[in-house]
Amino acid sequence: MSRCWLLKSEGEVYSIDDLARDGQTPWEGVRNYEARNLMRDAMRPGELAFFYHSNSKPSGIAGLAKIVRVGLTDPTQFDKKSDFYDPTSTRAAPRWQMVELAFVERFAAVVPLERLKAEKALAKMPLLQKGSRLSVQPVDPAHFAHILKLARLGSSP
DNA sequence: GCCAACGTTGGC
DNA sequence: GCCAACGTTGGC
Repeated sequence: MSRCWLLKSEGEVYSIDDLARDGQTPWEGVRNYEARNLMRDAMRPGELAFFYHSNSKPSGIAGLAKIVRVGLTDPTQFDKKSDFYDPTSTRAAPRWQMVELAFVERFAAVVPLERLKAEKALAKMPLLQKGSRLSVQPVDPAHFAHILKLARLGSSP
């Protein structure tokens, strides 16, 4: 089954513009088991993901990315100099995986979190639930289509 | 910068 | 297995 996703990144750390520049990027540094399990067990190459800027002005959905590879070992878990270093992980049984992302589209304007919250049709999105922090989330296809429409509206004069 | 909400750790 | 303490996330 093909699913849709939402991936969070702090806009000041790695933004959709960075992804546009790089073309592709390893999605390293995920250190949450639920997020890891979703990437490991449910993500497939070719699936699309919204690229969400957190801690930004405004926070919101900034564009689209595509999953191009899955099941990669995140090398930063073994790198003592990395913020993502995990001394409890071993090369024999690596704990953290990552996927490879490709740039697809930068929306003309970020679809702000506030705008998403104002849409009744999106009320059940995990992203919009109080206390939701998961950095890798599945997106319902109907929600996905609705948000794409918002992004296109925002781009018309 | 604040702080509420959450996940993880570790003592017991 | 419980739960308090701690660290992190992320909106505001």
